[in-house]
Amino acid sequence: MGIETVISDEVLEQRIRVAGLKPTRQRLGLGRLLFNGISRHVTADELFGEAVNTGVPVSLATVYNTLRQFVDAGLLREVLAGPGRSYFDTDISHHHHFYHVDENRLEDLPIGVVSVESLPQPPTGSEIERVDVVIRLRRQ
Amino acid sequence: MGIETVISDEVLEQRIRVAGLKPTRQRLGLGRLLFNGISRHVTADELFGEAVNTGVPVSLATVYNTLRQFVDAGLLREVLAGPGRSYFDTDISHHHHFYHVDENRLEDLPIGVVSVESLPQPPTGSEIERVDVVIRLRRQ
DNA sequence: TTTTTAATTTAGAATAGTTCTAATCCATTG
DNA sequence: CAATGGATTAGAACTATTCTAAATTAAAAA
Repeated sequence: MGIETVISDEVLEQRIRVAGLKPTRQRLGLGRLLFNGISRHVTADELFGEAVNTGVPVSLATVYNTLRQFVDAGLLREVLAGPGRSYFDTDISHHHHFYHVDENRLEDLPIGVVSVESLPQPPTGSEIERVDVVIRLRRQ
Repeated sequence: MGIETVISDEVLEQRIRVAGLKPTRQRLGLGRLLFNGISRHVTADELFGEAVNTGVPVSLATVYNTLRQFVDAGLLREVLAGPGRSYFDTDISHHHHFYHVDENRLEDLPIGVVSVESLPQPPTGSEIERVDVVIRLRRQ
């Protein structure tokens, strides 16, 4: 089930360096949790919990800082689904999401399953940053 | 520009009653601000500000309660755009949005401008609550 | 290697948006 | 008009996130 390409320490370090960031213990530890080859959707809190559980020495503030830096560097994508919570998606390819309202959980839609047709011209002076499609699901 | 159908007090009261709510001074006052015939996108805070300015006697807590009740009753639609802020849209017809990231502002897309093709089958046990499309815009 | 420098991390405070609580108020019913 | 139960309120509490200022550490310079 799924190809688990565990990222090597060298590749991870390189990826962080390329982003213009020092490969500190904290960034390496969080990067290892995030980029373990499986596409993931985590909140800052969840990632902090994992870090604590696996002995990555990091504070919650640094988790927030690191997530933001990784997003800015294009290593992660931020997804808004529920109010008041950001999800961070390790799959940065163009795709959309199911959001399970009852479970507060994001799930990828396969690429191409939803296509947004005929994007409108953005108002003058504006450019499209991205298009978010979230299909909200509730238990039947 | 735009058809300003100011809602009559009787219609407003009836609408609130049909939703199973008592037409209190606060609900009538907020309803008058919301359903003034123009399609609006407000946050709780903005609506509270308007209420204060126009002499509607209401607390912030009641603004939140009322917005939630109106959403549950189908009189309003909640739109998630920026993290940590909910917008309430008085236009409950099926349509999507531009979100001006730099201005924290929502704008309607005309109906039909974006069409989501070939909705995927939701996972068993789940049903689609709704499909949100937000086109995020930034200044060029 | 040691020193220096600047980036990074940190605990805890601060903030923003929202919900909760428990007392008071008021619209409706009898 | 009194009783009743829903509605409103101020303020506390809560959640997610950002900020602050001091301490730490990675990288560069010596």
